[in-house]
Parts: sequence; C-alpha cells; structure tokens
Amino acid sequence: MSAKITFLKQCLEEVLYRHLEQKLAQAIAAFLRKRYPAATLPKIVIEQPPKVELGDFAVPLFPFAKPLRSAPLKIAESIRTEIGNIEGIAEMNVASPGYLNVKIDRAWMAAALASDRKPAAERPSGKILVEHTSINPNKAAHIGHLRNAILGDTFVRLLRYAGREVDVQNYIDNTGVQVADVVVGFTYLEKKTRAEIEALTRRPRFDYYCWDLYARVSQWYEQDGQNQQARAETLHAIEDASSETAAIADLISSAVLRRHLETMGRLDIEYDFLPRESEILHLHFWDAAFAKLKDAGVLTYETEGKNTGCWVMRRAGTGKVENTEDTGDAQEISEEDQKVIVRSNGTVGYVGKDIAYHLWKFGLLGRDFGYRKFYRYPNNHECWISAVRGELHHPHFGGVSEIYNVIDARQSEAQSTVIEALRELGHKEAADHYTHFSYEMVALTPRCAAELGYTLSEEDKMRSYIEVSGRKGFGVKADDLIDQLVISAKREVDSRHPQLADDERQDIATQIAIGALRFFMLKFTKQSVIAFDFKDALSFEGETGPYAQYAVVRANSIFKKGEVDLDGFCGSLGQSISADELAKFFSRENGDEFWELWLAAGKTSYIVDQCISTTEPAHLAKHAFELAQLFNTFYHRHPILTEPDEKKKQFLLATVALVRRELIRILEVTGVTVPPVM
RNA sequence: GGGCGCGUAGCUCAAACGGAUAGAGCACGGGAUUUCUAAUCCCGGGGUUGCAGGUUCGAGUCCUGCCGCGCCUACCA
Repeated sequence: MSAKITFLKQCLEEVLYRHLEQKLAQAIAAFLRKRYPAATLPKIVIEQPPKVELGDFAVPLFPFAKPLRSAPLKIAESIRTEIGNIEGIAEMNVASPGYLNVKIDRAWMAAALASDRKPAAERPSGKILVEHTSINPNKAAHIGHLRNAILGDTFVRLLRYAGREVDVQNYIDNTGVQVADVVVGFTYLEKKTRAEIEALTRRPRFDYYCWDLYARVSQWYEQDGQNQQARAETLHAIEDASSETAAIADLISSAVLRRHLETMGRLDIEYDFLPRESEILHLHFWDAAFAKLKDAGVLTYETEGKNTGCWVMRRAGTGKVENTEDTGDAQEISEEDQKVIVRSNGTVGYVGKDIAYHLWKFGLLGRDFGYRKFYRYPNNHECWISAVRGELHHPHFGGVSEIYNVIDARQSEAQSTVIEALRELGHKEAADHYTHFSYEMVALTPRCAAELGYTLSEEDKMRSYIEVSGRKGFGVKADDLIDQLVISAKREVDSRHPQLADDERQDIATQIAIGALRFFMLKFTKQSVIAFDFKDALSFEGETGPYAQYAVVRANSIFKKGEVDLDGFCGSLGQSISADELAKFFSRENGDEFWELWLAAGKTSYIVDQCISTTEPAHLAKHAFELAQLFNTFYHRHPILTEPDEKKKQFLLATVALVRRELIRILEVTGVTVPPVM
C-alpha cells in the first residue's frame, strides 16, 4: 500500500519538453488543416536539430510538399509567419532544404524547470504486470540472469516513474527437470538424507553448492545413459506432493530461491509475488485452460502422423495458408508446424502451463492462487509466494490490463504461441497488451572463458563469444561478479579516502559497484549480445555508471565547499533567480552552452516515454551519460565558487542544482544510487 | 530446409518512428592556469555502415538477392 503512494507522487514529474513537443505538433497540424482544408495531411514528425544553435525542435516538411502542392521551404515559411503565438515557443526559422526549426523560449522553460513546475500529465489507468528474473531454482544466478533482472527492474522503475501501477512477478519453475537433477545429485550421487540437505541449505552460499552439483549430475548422465533413469524416477516422485522426494525438491528450490532474492536484493531489485509452477499444477490451472482451449477449437487432436494422440496448436509464425477462410477452424496444420501442447500420455508441456498462467494474469482463467508471505526485504516490503492453501488476508495479484514478460530472445517462438492462444480464445485485448520484452543473451568472450580456466576448442577460440551453460557449470556467477566489483571499487575508495571509516568506505564501494554493474547491463541495446569481459565490466571510467555518479558527487561538493545550503537552495530554486536574469544568461556568451545543459536536464520524462514506448531502457543509460558529460564539460569551463559576479554565480549554482536534481532522478530510474563522496 | 535476429572506426557499442557533416567509450599519441578532488577535461588520427541492386527530394535505417555469424525449429522444462 505504501508503495502506491510513491507512484502518485512520481507521476507529477516535469513533462515540459514532451508537453511542448506535443503542443507544437498540434498547433502546426491545426494551422495546416485550416490553411489547406482540402488536403489530407501526413503525420507531423518532430525531431531534434543536430545542433542547439539551430533550435530545439526540427520539423521536416518534405512529406507535405506533394499533398499541399507547395515547396517545403514555402510551407515552412508560411507556418513561421502565420501561425501566431504558441506559449513557450520563442521563434521559428526556416532552414534549407526544407526544415522548420523551432526555438523554445529559454527563460520561460528554465523558470519552469527551476521551480519544478509542470503541466498536469494525463494519468493512464490500469495495472501493469512485469515478469522478470525467473531463474530455475536449482543453481546460483549468473550474469545472464543479471541482465534479465536489471532490464526488468529498470523497466518497472520506468513505468512507475511514468505514473503507472506495477506488480512485479518472478515466475518459479520448481517442478521441472532442472530441480529434479539437483535432487538426483543429492540423493544418488551424494546419498544425503533430507536432514543433511536441510543443514546444507542453511550454509551461506547454498546456491553455489548446487551449481557444482548440477554440473556433476549432468556429467554423470553423460557417462552412462542408464543414469537418466534416476532423473525419470525422481521427476515422477516429485509429482506426488506428499512424497519425501517432493519435500526434498521443495527444500532445495526454496533455499535456492531465497538466495536468488538475496542476490537481486544486493542490486535493489525486489519482487511482489512469486508464482510457482507447483501451484499451477496442484491448483489445476491447466484443467481450466484446457477446457477453454478445447471449447474454442484452439487445440486439435491428432489422429495420424508422428504426433498421434497429442493435442497440438499451430506454431506461431508459421502463418496459415491464404484463401481458406471459409474452411473455418478445421484447417489442417502440417506436421512441422505443429506445436505439441498435450502429449500422447496426457501430460501437458510448458507452453500449455504458460497459456494457463497467462489467462490467470489477465484474470481470464476463473481460478486463483493461494498466497503466503515468503520473504521480507530490509525495507519491510513483503514478497508473496503462491501456495495451495494460502493465508486468509493477502494482496490481490493478477487480473491486470497489461503485461510485459522479460524473457530472452530464445523464447520468442514460445511467447508468440501463448499470445496466439489468447487471441484465438477470443481475448484480443489481452493478446494486444501482451509484450514479450525480448533481449539477447550474455555470452563470454573467449578470453574471459580462458581466464575462468576453461579449455577451448580451436573453433571456439575463433568465435567472438561463447554461450554460457548452467548445465556445464560454465559461466560467471552473479554474486562473484558483484563481489569482484565491490573489491575493486573498494581498492579505489581506500586509496582516495583513507581518512574515512572502513564501513563507510565499504558502503561507498558497494554503491559504485552496483552503479557500474547496472549501468553496464543497461548501456547495450536489448538486441545486442553482450560478449562479457571482466575488463569492460570492471571499468569505472568513460561510459560507465561511476562516471554519472561522479558528476552528482561533484555537484554536491560545490555546494559543500561553497557552504551553500543544498536543500535550501534547491528548494527555492524558482525564486533565487528571475526569468529576466535567466534570459540574459541564455542570450549572452556561452548562452547556447548553458541552454544545452538546461535542455538536456529538462528531457527526463521525454526520454522515459521513449524508453517505455520502445521497451528499450538503454536510451535512459545513454541519456544519463550524456547529461553527465555535458555537466563535466561545464564544470571544467566555469569555476563557480570563485565567480566574482554574484548574479552569474547564482545562475551557475542554479544550473548545477538543476542538473543534479535531474541526474539523481534519472539514475534512480536506472536503479543507481549516488555515494556521498567518490 | 523454415522462422527470428545480427553485420557500423583496431576493439566494444550508439544513431526509436527514413532526415541536416554517421556519434560515444576503450585502446593509441599529445596536452590541462597550485582548482568546486583528475573515477575529470581538451586536441589528434582513425568509416565505401558485409556485398549488389531497388524504392525517393533524402537510406546505416525500408524492399529484393547474395555472403558471413548467432539463436529457435524435441511428445525437455
């Protein structure tokens, strides 16, 4: 409940730049409609000119030439001279070969920015569900999982910044072969009793233990095909929830899950609800979904071919043959386009379970989980888990209007199949509001793999990256990477601030490490495979999190050294300097440079919007870096505390305060906090 | 074979919806007044955006073909 109050507060953030852009587009559209009532107008696209001197918005008019039967330059000129006043717009210029460049009234916008005043934003309604992390609870998290969780968590923060209400879910596949394999490891290889395993789960990094054991089991299977029998038996035993094996599996998966929550907790990543596959099975979600799927004719029963006796669905993306609409749902699906949903032995595959789960997400299943408390974060935030018999009082999850699933690109086909199933069940709205937030994997550079002690084939050495494999125990564990980052940040902090207490230095090092890691995972666009290398990941210079953190630290230190009360100054930013004064500084020497910085600082909401509509958080990391970069240049060129002109000093301080405020906001959305000193 | 994605500077990556001179970081070379701490800043070289066509006022971006690479394509989850 307390979390919801923060959403409301945050959706009041400034939206000036975005607001102006919309107003401009509307004004131009209205003007052109009035002037050329007969013409059908193309969409007005607003861009940004390559240089600040040219203006703040650019409107290319080439697409209007044909429908308006006029040269782009002439259209631009007529808009410029005839459109009249638009609040916040100072001037327009025509630029060849056909742009209308628009300048914002700098003093007007700066005054609004300084006082953090903003027009009311429209408040979208409807709850959003973001699912991310979803690590099999049988081994330690690795760097690939970090990318998933950081992308997902950042997206959650973006949505909340934009005023949306969000539930965060982490789906736990606790009944699959992966968990069974570790159970096999404990029971067959190590011959441990339940009590002994229980004792092990209380050891510090139980997930590391499982990581190694899982790799050993995989090897054991390879040694002798007969050993696979142990897996089959174990899987079967787990199905009976009251069995000893099921109890062991639950013990292991719960302990590993707890470890995953701790690992992600180190990065300030939290979840609201952990739906588990075991409850999807035991609460018979599939039965309900199966009935609906059969009724709607989404599934077909195969009576011939290799899938005889199976219920199948058309594999997504294999497109139906055209011109056969009237044959209705009886259309044959060629064998290779069939996706088996229910096997001939009557058991359901994971896509089927996923369909049921997603019907629940949208509140379309007619069943619900039981809920029980599972994990309490240091800030008292409660994380719930699914249960067959839950607690009487619990929050409500599911039944949302929009979902985002952060799942790597390898699952694209399965995700599309689930979406198709929803659509064919007649839930078009749901299908349209189902977004597979797809991203590429994190792989290792050959050099990194060699550093980790793996021997590579000649073929592998030629590759630009090598896929990690949990099954082989090949990869970089998340906690190891975080530890290394903290150690190397600590070394730097120790040498820079020997006068500080050790725990203080440790805190600072941790913030820097997390900043570096989160930024590192965000600066790549989703589609790009990250070829992981310790050298790049451990870097604290250049385009990194610490670079952006450092800019804020510098801003803070100006206030500290200058003995200016930071809170007081920032709180009354709006009054400390008049609009007339602002106008002077933006028009005099360095005016463009100052304005560029103010403008960049004013774009936070604009960038957040872009990140949401493109489901691409990388833009935000990029923007944080660019703003920090502009600030650092400004910092070097304009000594502030020694500035003799008091008015100018106030202006420079206001600039610092504004950039600081926005940079902190942006970093908060990326999940990066700023240490007191660096 | 089919589906999805990728190919941009020596390396790692940007450039949403086609737009103005394709940008950063790293690496390399040179420099920064005793300062609001240099985890910083400035300058420099570096590019036929895989290849060939097409669409148009305009293509790294869209279309077609080719070349190279990756992932998916199980009655595993």
